[in-house]
Amino acid sequence: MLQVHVVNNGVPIYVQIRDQVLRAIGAGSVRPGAQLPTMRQLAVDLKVDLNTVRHAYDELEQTGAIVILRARGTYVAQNPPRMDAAQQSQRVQALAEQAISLAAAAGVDAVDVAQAMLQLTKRQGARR
Amino acid sequence: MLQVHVVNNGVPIYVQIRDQVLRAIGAGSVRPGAQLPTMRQLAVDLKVDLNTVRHAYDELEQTGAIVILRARGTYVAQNPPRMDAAQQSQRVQALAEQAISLAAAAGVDAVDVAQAMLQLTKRQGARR
DNA sequence: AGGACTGTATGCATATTATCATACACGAGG
DNA sequence: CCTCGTGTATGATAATATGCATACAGTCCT
Repeated sequence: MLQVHVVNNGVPIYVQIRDQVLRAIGAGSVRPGAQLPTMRQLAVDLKVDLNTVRHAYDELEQTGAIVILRARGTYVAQNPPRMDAAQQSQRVQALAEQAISLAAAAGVDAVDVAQAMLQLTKRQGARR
Repeated sequence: MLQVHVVNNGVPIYVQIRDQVLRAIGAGSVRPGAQLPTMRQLAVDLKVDLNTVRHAYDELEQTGAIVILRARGTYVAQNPPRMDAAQQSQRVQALAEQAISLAAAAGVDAVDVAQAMLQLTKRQGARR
């Protein structure tokens, strides 16, 4: 079950939706082929405009994370764009360094963050 | 050393600055009384408008996190609003989720990123 | 055929975000 | 006094985000 909620933080609503869906997909809590909430449904649930949800979904489709089928609904993409091994590990390294940098900037132990990431992915993976 | 990054994520720049400074203060990586980068300095560093930095600093002052002294600079407040343990772990959680989100956006397994982070920090020595 | 549910599209209004440019005001120190 | 480095302020402009209303168009089911 995809649980999205929005807050008035100054972060644009469509960004909150986009990132939460992205995170759910990346963590495996929604699987490829699974149907996402319809734009209207999500708009009603979040008390948000239809176009705002559309904005989020559009960006998700452009990154290949989801597939939008007219009149049928939106679904998690079957094969999220993958890279070859070299690019993959290079990307992993870059992301790891970026995350460490972010943690340092926040005055947080990167180890704690890494462990929290493992916990999160495990927890969300177990709920499938 | 306060290190602020801004990224073109859809998240407003002033929000990114505000939150990163807030986290740095709450985590104690910048201490009460310490001088923050001047608005102009930060604006130049981030290649961002002076008013944008001001927006971030203004909100920080309104929450009591920093003190702005005209013609003298900006400083971390003596008694900044403190984060309790719950908020602390919430911050770690938020960073972890952000990292997972980044990994998802890159089509990379978050677990791999977490492992890479642990490797990197181990190599650099424990950061606690 | 027709209804119900989907995504798609538009126009209008408003608020927010961000940049650029140009000042003014205050404090410290030479 | 003067200059330099601060924060403060304003106006113009553009892009973005959001909401509201109103449709249109394709798919599925009965």
